[in-house]
Amino acid sequence: MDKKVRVRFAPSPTGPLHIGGVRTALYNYLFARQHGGDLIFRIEDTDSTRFVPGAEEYIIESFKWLGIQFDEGVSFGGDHGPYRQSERRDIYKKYVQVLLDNGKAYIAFDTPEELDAKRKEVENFQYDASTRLQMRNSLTLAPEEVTRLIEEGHQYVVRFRIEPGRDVEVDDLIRGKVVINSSILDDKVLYKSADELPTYHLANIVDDHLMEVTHVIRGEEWLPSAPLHVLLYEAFGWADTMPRFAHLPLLLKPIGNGKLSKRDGDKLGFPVFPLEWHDPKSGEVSSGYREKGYLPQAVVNFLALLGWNPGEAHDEMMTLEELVQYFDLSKCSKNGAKFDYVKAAWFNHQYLLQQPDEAWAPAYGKVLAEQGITASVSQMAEVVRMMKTKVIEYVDGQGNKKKRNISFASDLWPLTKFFFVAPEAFDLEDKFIKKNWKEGTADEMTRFSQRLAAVETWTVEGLKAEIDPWVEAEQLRPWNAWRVCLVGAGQGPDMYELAAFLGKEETLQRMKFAITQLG
RNA sequence: GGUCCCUUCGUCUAUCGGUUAGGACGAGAGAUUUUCAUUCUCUAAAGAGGAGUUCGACUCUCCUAGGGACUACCA
Repeated sequence: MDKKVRVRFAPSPTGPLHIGGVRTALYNYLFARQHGGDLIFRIEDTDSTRFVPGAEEYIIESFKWLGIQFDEGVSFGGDHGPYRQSERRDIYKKYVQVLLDNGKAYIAFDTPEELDAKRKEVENFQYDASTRLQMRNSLTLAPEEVTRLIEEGHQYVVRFRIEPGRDVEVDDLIRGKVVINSSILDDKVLYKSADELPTYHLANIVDDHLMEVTHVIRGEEWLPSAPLHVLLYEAFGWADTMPRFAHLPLLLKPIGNGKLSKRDGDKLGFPVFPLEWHDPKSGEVSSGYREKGYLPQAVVNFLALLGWNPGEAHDEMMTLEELVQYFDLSKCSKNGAKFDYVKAAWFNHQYLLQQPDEAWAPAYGKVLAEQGITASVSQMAEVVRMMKTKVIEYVDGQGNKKKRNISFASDLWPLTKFFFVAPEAFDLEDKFIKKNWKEGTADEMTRFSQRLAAVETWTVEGLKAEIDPWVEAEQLRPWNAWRVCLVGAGQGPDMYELAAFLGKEETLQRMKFAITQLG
């Protein structure tokens, strides 16, 4: 019979959640949902020195925003707690003792300073079977001496006693069989007396076992220590219930070599964190996807496709539900994925277009407010309707001018300013103005404005019904010049729509102003 | 340095021994257009290199090269 699938996402609260961590969590979520299993949220805070206040709350809020729901864990409840490792001291102590008792681990008194000195002295020094008998530990010291040192309050660590010369197999769901010889592993520190806490490796294995985790889905950076974890399961006698492993490929820099870092985001102008983060120590602010104007569905969709894709089963636009349906761990790619932030923007564009126009109002309203403009929701929805398919210019990482679709509500401002603010001056060097404002244009516009003044129903339909025949009869092509008057540049929506939005009075006023300015 | 992982268009990827090597982002061209666009259509663009195995290799094996990760009393 199959055990219920249980997976976990276990970050350490040392800062904001990196976007790569978000993807790891997402894959865990998809896997859990797909198998009707549980997703556990565990906090791995065994390094008291690296604790950052607010990080845990940040992580929880991030997942809330993204729509990734946990079934149990810190802040979610559950009967396998506590889920914060710093609250599980007694549990770890007990299991460390088990290893000590069955000879799989030993106590070592070498201080960090002594080890540093040793590493300087001996090149490639490793604390393992070949060296441990030269060190100060319970293997070399008399039992009374060990007891005495502990009683005198000397700090010590517990090390895992690794037997050399054995090929350790890890059966990875993504990579297949990975074999590492135990001789290259060092006697890892499992527990430190200084803060009475275990290190990652011990806590991880004990918790995964006690929490009945069935699948460990994590980043590739853990692959080298996976054999160590296998050995630990064996040492505890838990080999038969050991979880299956799946090591995900890493997220790489968009340009150049190496893994994705915060600096890349700063340089190229995209966030590497889900939410904006204010560092409590340095006061530094790191941008977040949410604040940048990304929709959570877009972030999820984009991230899911970095390292996995549904093949021919489905196109790339997928809701969370569809992702759950099509996701397949065994179809994850093995190689690292460069972070394509341009495609991320494209996804956002797609999801933005899917939204009803009113849904843009909160974000767009904020943008307008920054410019000192207030508009009603219906006005904003109108503008969005007319302008959301436009394109905006931007500067890419290499400093090249490029164009891309409107991907964020904030993109709208430079393109929609004229809806709310009349042109104040006209650039005579502007190609569009030059081309469309010539001798006689002013007279033409004057005539046109007189006709417009007589329009009875100032709506798109009304304008069309009255002006179209008139333009036809007069043999005029007033559109571009009219655009110059109302917009001041060669952009904007259909002229009737613009005029209807501005209203008769504003329209005529702008025309009058343009005529006097341009002559 | 050592160990392990990886290698298909610029990017993300499909292919699970037999295909004109497919799609998406990006790029280019054309059509449409009341400006800029959108949209639509089309185009260019790839199996790192070398040995094998096989009737046949992008797919399996090995070597080389390149990339990545790990190598803490951090996770």
